Amino acid sequence: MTQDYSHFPRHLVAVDCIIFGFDGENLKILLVQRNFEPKMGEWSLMGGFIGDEETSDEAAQRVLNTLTGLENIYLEQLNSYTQIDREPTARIMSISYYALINIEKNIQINEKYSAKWFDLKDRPDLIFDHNDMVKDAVLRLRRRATTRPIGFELLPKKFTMKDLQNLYEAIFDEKYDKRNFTNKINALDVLVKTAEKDMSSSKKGSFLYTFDEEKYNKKIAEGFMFKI
Amino acid sequence: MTQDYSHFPRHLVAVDCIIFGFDGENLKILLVQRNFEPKMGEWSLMGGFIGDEETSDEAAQRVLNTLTGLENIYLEQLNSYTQIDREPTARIMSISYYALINIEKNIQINEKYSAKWFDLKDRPDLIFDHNDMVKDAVLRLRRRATTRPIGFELLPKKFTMKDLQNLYEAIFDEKYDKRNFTNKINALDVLVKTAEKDMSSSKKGSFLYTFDEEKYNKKIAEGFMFKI
DNA sequence: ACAAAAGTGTTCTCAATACACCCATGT
DNA sequence: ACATGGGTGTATTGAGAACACTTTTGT
Repeated sequence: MTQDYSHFPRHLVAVDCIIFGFDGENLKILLVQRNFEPKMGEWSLMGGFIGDEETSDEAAQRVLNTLTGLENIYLEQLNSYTQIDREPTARIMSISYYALINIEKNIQINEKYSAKWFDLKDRPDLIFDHNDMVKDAVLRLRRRATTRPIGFELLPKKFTMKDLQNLYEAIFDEKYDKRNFTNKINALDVLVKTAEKDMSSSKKGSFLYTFDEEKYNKKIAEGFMFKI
Repeated sequence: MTQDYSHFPRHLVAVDCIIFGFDGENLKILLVQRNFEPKMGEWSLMGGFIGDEETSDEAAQRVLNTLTGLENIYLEQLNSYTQIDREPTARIMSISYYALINIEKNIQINEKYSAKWFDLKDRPDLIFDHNDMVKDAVLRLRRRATTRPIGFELLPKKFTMKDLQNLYEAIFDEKYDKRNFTNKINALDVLVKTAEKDMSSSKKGSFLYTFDEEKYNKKIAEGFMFKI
């Protein structure tokens, strides 16, 4: 006897994306303004329903691509949210994803969605359980940032040590000692110091670094811990 | 205008439970033998579909209760698995949960499901993507075990220091030094040494401990890290 | 000359590790 | 008396944290 699925309940399942960016100073989040009821005009995460022919990962990539035009975004699945009344109009489950994108890439944000970057610490109240999703995503981001130098995805190709420190300070909402930070990063041995300097921030100028992708991937494969 | 959901696809969504136990020596997993096609007779995780009137958490509790008769089991949501062909007969999404249960509680395992405890390290091959689910669950269990003394759920009320060490060795698949382990556990200050001894393992007998639930909860609230 | 940010090393402290002997008891 | 597992403390090492002055250069 083979299972007959016809009378099992079926559900609407969406994905919602927590999109993080970094502007060199603060951690940012990309939010969209609802243009339909309910809660029209309020801010929310970008989301969409999972189709019959796509996985949740694919749906999240599609949703992000629709909004930003970017392909192959760094995405990680977070949690499922299945409260029955989490949306007022229908029972909709949602799988959340967090995305890391480099703000400097010239993103063509689709104007249809009235999207806007907010400082993570100064974001508006969101609809439904999206505030919870963001909180969970920040926790995951912090955890992830101790396992691998997340900066790869959030920083431009070339960046200063200060940028990197600012990023970690923004992620963990803490201040670090400049010397200890530099020492620890250098001990990791995944950065390459270029000959170039960024002259915009000071008279002296500060050296630009890039990630050594090969060393970086090797470290990850070996499983390293990156505690600041 | 309000959203009309009628032509969005709807999906079958299941929960699958990775049920861990501990017998004092080895980490165990409770598996069920399929009694329907496809893959009848093979071993799998216990699972079930999410109904219209329940959250995924509730569905997981229900599934576990059906199998073991236990209520209020320690459960934690893990991941969603949404590969389109993860089951051959229909597109079924699954949200995995891991459960920790104390094997000593006299569990009435529902015979309908031909369930059996296996050594985690010596378990049979599972159907579909259930092997992946178990692997992911073990990783999460390890992570969780560094955040809180998981033993609470997996050990009987009273246990010896050796039991606790065996548990951690089973979870991390490593051996620890007896003195260092004891020192570290005592430093945590969450155990109470009782006057009783377990005489079954040696002539001398070994003291039994219990968790100090109050101190334990206080520590968790303060957010402690428990690295062995 | 001075202001403003960049760059750089050492000391101290504490936690993690390694390690070996005596104890209590049933046989 | 001896065999078996239980129980205990110390010394060493290494990593993380605290900490301040010099350098460069545009104005």
